[in-house]
Amino acid sequence: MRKGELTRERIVAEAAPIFNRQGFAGSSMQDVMEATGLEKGGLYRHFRSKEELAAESFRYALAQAVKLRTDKVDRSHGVVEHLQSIVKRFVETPSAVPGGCPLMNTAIDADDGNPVLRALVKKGFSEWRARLCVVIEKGIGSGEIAQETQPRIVANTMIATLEGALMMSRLEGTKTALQDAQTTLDSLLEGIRNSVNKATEC
Amino acid sequence: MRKGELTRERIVAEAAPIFNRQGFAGSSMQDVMEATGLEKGGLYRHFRSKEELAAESFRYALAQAVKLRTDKVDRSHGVVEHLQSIVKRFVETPSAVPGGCPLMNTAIDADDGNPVLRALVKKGFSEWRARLCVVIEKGIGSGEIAQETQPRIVANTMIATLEGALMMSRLEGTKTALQDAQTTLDSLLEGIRNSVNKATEC
DNA sequence: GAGATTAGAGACCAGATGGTCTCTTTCTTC
DNA sequence: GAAGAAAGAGACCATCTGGTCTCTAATCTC
Repeated sequence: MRKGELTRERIVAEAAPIFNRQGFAGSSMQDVMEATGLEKGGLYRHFRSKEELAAESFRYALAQAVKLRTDKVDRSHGVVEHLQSIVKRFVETPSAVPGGCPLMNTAIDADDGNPVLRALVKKGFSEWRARLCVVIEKGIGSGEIAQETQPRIVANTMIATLEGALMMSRLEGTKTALQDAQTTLDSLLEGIRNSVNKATEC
Repeated sequence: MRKGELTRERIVAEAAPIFNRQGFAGSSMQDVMEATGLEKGGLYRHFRSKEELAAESFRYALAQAVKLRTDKVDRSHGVVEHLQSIVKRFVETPSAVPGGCPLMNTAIDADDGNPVLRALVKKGFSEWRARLCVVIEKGIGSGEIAQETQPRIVANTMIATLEGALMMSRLEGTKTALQDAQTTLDSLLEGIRNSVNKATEC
């Protein structure tokens, strides 16, 4: 690997927390220069514009976050437990790149303009939802999850609740909101379990 | 009322959507000048700094949002129905000030710096949660809601889910996420109802 | 190790930024 | 309608913005 490629990766890794914390407009190339120790010429050799650097930084931050949230999640028990593990992981693991969830940050940051970032975020959410839907559908197929369950509704609720709670937790400096979300989601997931008892007990 | 006060209010009302859409760093005094038709001197006569104007704009946007979400919400039936009406209102009513929920926008925008805005947002969420808790506690008191219900958990979940879903809906340009959140929250609220049937049927 | 290629430094640029200050115009009050 | 007060215009300022360009230094290839 050439030296330039290495530097490029280093810039992205060091710019990611800046953009994630301060947003696109709130971050300047000067900030990136200070973080990387490079001069302007050094940065613009690797990126055509601030926007390109921000997009790369977002891609990096998102990849890190996805990795951290999906790596070695416990799949050894049932599908419901698997989903609960996903929730647990989100609640307990601090974000890979400082500044909170890059998806939410960038969604809010780019929802008025910046079509490039916007498209990337949209894709990020779609993939997340799709990943969850696959798990839920697997559960329906195997009979572990009630047949009438609508995967998209469950997936959207999980994502919305976790993201909203993370925002509140970060703002308030407490884990309370995240833990409350976990409590609710855990029992919601318990509720879609296709228990034979449940079906016959009344 | 003197002319100056009127102008000040007009500036705030016209600056609010700018800050709400573009964030603090992403909005410039030039933007506000263009929106209001005033020159720089006209603006700075009423506000000591951009930060002061942003804070006032946030206060205004939040007040509008709260008003829109609490005004004439249906209280004529039970407490559970009242909570469901609150959810319904949030899902169906577009934000008073263009650009989405000022609480979430500003929470994300100001979570790294800007202590003034941060404090205002924190207060906004606390008050929202408190308002919901009052309703839930009333339901527990009247026997409409199960005694073991923890008001804070329910309130935090409602807020987190609605805010998260709004963010996704705005990003995707569809109401789906919001409607999915409503479906889930409605049955969650149904689930905390202290039904006599439910308590004895099994 | 020579020659070619790549990486980076940093001066430079035009335009935008938040903010100030003075002067004129418009209100308000009597 | 005159005098005093309030409101607004707009020139001005230092600083910062993203971005370019040239020149030197380091690295890669043979």
